Amino acid sequence: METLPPIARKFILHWGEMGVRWGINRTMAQIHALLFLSEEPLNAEVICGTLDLARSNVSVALKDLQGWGIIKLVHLTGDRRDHFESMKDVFEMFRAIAIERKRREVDPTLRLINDCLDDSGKPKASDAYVRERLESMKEFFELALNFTSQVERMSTPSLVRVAKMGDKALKLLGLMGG
Amino acid sequence: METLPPIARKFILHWGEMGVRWGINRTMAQIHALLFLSEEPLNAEVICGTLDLARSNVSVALKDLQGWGIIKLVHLTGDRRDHFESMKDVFEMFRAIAIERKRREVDPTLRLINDCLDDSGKPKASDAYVRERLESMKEFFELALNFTSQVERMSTPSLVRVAKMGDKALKLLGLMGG
DNA sequence: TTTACATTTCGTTCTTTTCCGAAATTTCCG
DNA sequence: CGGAAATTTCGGAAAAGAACGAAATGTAAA
Repeated sequence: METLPPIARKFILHWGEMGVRWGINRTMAQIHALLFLSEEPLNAEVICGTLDLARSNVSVALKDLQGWGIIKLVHLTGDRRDHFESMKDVFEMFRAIAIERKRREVDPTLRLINDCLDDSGKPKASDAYVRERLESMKEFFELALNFTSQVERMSTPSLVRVAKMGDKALKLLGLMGG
Repeated sequence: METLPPIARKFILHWGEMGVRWGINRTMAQIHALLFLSEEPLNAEVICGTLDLARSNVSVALKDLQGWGIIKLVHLTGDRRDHFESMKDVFEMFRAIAIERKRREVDPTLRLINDCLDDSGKPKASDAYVRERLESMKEFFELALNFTSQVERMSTPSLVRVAKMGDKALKLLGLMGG
């Protein structure tokens, strides 16, 4: 950590805290930040050394980060050790995270809501309100899901273009959607 | 908990787990789910009883949920105790959460990135790549921030309309944005 | 103002999660 | 194959976070 430029150190620490707030652990987020800021792929040894973590811990975190699809394993010629590099396009990176969170959390939630709604085979009167709330949540998730699946299909440059249009885009759609 | 319809119990439990995954604690998320599914506002006492939690714990969670702007305190005539009800419009609810997360996490991150970029007063050669990465992240966050601030200004019904257009909306914009 | 009820604060305990390090396994070069 | 290097697994220690409950504070009706 002391070997890093202060500017990098500061960011890595902050990124770690953000990780915690989003249900990712500190270590994983820090490793990700380190790789993101690193020009060359790093091996596990270097990561332990820099961030002062146990080797095993780093190993697990790297696996996990690969599962999120935001870092990938690369082999450097003449070096037996695995090296890792982060996605560098920030836009792509957040898109990958979003897709993965959808898969891990939104999809199961929608399934559960459907289960709840099916399950109550004999619709008791007391359930009426609960069912109504769940229906409305289901509707929301389905809409969101449908929308994001469209977004996934778009290329990053198109999305950036839309985002840059900002209010112009939304106004346009707001008017035409009527 | 045993007093609840099974359908509600199931959802509350799941919502609690989702909370954990998103950096919200289980208790808070469960209380939120309970209020969301409840037709009438509930008081703290009832919440403890139903979810089997300590009174103090519930008190803190309720404060916290109010801070997120997704539940609010209401007074029932003839009852001295505070009662709480959840926002019921799911769309509005997630919008409130998004706005709050932006305020708590995205804004500070952007500030930190700016700090990093300013701080390194004497731009050392070794910082060059790090600065470049931070710049690109800054660009992304600014774009996202700008976009969401536009979204915040839109009415919920307009947003729903846009979302329902799905790919049609995006295609339209994708074509026009060129 | 008193008093009874309601809420919050705060230090402690308990649970969960993270992290470590030794041992086992895998990989791949000779 | 044999063996050195690298990685992963796994049980337990350490740290962090959540939840408790007693005491303090606040509140509003009498």
